[in-house]
Amino acid sequence: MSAARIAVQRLSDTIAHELERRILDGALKPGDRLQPERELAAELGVSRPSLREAIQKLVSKGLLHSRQGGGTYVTDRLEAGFTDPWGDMLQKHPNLQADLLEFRAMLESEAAALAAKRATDADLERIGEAYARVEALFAEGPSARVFEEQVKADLAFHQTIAEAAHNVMFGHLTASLFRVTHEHIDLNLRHLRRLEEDWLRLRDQHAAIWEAVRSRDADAARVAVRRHIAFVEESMQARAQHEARESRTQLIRRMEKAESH
Amino acid sequence: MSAARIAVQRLSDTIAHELERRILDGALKPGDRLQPERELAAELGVSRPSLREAIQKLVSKGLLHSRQGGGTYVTDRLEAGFTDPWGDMLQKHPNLQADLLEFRAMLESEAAALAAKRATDADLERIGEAYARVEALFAEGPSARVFEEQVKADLAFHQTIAEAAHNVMFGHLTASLFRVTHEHIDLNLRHLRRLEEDWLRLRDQHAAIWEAVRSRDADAARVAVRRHIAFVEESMQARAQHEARESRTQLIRRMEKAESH
DNA sequence: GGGTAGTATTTGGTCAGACCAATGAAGGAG
DNA sequence: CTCCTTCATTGGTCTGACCAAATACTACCC
Repeated sequence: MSAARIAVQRLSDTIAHELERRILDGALKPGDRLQPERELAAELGVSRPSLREAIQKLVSKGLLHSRQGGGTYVTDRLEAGFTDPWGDMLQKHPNLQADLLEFRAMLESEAAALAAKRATDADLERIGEAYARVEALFAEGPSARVFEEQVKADLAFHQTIAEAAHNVMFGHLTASLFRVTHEHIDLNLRHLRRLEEDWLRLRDQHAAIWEAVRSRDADAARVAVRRHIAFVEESMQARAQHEARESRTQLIRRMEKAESH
Repeated sequence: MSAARIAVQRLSDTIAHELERRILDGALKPGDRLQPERELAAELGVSRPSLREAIQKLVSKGLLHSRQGGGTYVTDRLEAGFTDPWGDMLQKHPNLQADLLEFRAMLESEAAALAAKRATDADLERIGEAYARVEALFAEGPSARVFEEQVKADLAFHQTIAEAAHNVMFGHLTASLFRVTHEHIDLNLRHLRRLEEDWLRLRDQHAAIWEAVRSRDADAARVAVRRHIAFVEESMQARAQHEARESRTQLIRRMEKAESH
């Protein structure tokens, strides 16, 4: 079935590999500008389309970026890490974000309910500590200085609750969803920074969740989390309206144009 | 300042975005074959090189793969990112099965509830067909002759409902869990084969689920699925008692055998 | 009639050359 | 000297062609 899978390699893959090698070897340093496409294609002995396919692969990986008329450059912050497929899919497809939030609403509310039932004293202590950290950081208000820490503390709080559900599925799924959603939550919290009122509501919601779990009230925990995520969803929709619509219009125009032929 | 940063979007990015959308929307399902490049390019009103750049981006992301002369296909392990880590752990640690069932109870009951609310007429038709297939096969009773088909039909029924929830998370997760659990469900159904009474109950449960979804009763659907899975869990525990000794015996034999070398 | 080898078609892979559009530096006007 | 125009540079896109692998089809042979 998958016997001859290794066989041929696409030329664009070979080129992309070669460019990656040059970057990793230091021949191309972050911030450096690549040779013009025509020139580089000639040097590698390949056609420009093939070279371009390779470049686009690396662009989508985040290793290169190019400006029309300007040139192609090696990304200057390589340490930013790889962008995983799900990650940027989330940024570009708003309906996926909605799906994910809906899923999280179910996952985390149920996890909180289970945690309320099953948490050991040690679990409650951990959750309490996580909550205290969140509360302490959020008490400083929308401050850019501690923003990154606020996000981390927020995630850690939810994660700790999920782990107290004592079901590995909940723990692992929550963790992997957080990994995917991280920068996304980041954006959202950043958006909330300026709105003092929303900020206070967030703190109330955290407090309600913690209180419900601590008093072992499963139903209250479920409701509190659902309310929290509903609020997040609401604020996200508000932000979405602000953001300009994707220029998918461009594609539509082309499709119409194609149809008119 | 940050206004002109976004500037224009590369055409290949727009195309890649459109293809991703089709995949997420379900217009292109995992395993599906894309139209030929020339044809697709014409439909989108773009040139083949531009389309190719987009395809190569998605290939490098692992969303597509293409074989020269064969065609371009949507990768069928979209959800691998979530499943991979604990995929084989589940097989090694059977005690995690309880966790998985608990998770499935939540996932599928919620999916059924959403499906009851959101299913289109086409969805209901698909679910109805899936149910009819299940019912027809189960009507033959515990017969080894059609056993494998019964398992498949059963899974397809649940999967169809999950997809009718119109949330990619539910669809993908359900599919990936089924893949992990397949041989497990297989074992369980096989165990139920002999017990005529249990077999009838299974049919009743399927009927209840289908009826709840068809009548768009979200709460009833949720309850029906939870009851179904609770029943499965119950029967699994019964089976576990039977097989625990047996497998332990086999393991001990192996250990003795190994020691004797 | 059925299976098989050989051919034809489909389809992704690659190439060449051209034109467009954004960029940015050189050169001219004030 | 500053600002604006101009134009070569360079990425972005298109057309059309040919190659190679996979597949579909046909005709031949048993």
